Amino acid sequence: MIKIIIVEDNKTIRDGLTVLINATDGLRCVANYKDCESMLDKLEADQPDLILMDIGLPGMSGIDGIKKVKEIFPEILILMLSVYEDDDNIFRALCFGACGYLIKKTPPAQLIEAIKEAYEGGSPMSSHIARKVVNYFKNNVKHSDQPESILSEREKEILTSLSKGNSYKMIADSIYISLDTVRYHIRNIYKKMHVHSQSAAVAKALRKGWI
Amino acid sequence: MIKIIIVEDNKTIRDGLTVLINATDGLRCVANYKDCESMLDKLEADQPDLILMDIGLPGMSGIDGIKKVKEIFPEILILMLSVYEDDDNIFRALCFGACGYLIKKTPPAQLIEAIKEAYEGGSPMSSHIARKVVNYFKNNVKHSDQPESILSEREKEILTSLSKGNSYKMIADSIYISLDTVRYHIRNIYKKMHVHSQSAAVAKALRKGWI
DNA sequence: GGAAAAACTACATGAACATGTAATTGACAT
DNA sequence: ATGTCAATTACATGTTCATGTAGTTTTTCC
Repeated sequence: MIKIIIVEDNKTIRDGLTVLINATDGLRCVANYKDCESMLDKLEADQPDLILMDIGLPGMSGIDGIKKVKEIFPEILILMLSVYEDDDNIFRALCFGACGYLIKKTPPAQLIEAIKEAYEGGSPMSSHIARKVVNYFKNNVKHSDQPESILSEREKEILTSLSKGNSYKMIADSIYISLDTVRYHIRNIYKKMHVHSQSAAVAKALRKGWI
Repeated sequence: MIKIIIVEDNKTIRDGLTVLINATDGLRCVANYKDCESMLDKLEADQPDLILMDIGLPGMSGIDGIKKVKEIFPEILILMLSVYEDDDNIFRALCFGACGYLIKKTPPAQLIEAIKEAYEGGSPMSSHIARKVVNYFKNNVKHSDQPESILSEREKEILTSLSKGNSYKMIADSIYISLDTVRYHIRNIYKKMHVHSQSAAVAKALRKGWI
């Protein structure tokens, strides 16, 4: 039995969802709330497995609600239910721990299916939302492929140490080489990366995911 | 009419997919290949809208196939079809431009549905795969929320400039302040960030997404 | 309108850095 | 075996940095 609570300000939708869930074998709506604050008050008593949460709520937003819930009970699954399909809400919800994102016009059968999928370790979302996530993903995740690091292990080691604020002398001592050898490596790093300062080298390497 | 080509080394699966697709209104399999190389040879002639591509292929892998196709015709949609559900293949495929990722046991009806969704701008994938993407996403995308930058605009400006390799003097000249003012700001940056070198400041700020 | 905060300027100094030149060593490949 | 290459060390020099101290000006907010 999957124990579910609903947070949704619209009474009609809230009641509809409650009925839908309770009409389904294996699902049970143990409570529903019209805002995050009252949901949080009762969270410990309710002990839900999953929360169906609206984003646009009076008072605390659904996004902030996710954060609060996850702080207290990180294992509770949260499925967002929203009329919005904008990138910002989707990414924020997922980043803060929502396990799926459904739009409100999702048909009842699919909604039930989504709840079950979430409970079994999936992240239900429409393929349009998935596309947004994938696009964001493509732009923001380091490729770690094509732009293979052109730096040697030694060079990466030294550059990493620099990025932690160590001086040449400290680096030399820490890896048992001379100060001049550190200088030698840094020269080569600069040459390879076409920079002339620590900061530029560290910044470039970090942005490319080399260190 | 969605024009589709199939790249799959197993003849049985290949033929099965071809029949399935051609039996569906609105879809048309214009060609099928048992490896990427022959597919690429004919790609220009075939002019497909979408490619159904296996990952484990003899010769060039499906992942490398995506790269090649996207280099030549970035607008062609690519749906990966794989027995594997490992993170690496999924992420690489999506990063290189696949628009969706299906596992081979996907039932025919859903596969057809997925093709249509992809064509309409979605990214079809199972909710389990979506979960993997979301998890990766959570770990790799900068939150840009809680750890609000403690640096002022001026300080961020200067730190950004430093990360590009500019010296104090160059920064001073570029934003029309004196060298000593640049020093003043950098002092404050160090104090706020608890560091004592440019590199450490740049590295920390980059990692926190402040610059 | 006056206090507080942020931004700016200045001078000083020891430490750290960027870069040129040059020689040695060990590993690996032809 | 011999040459290429990465890693190492060394010395030198002018530049830049990190930080202390100490003022002034501008912005902002009650």
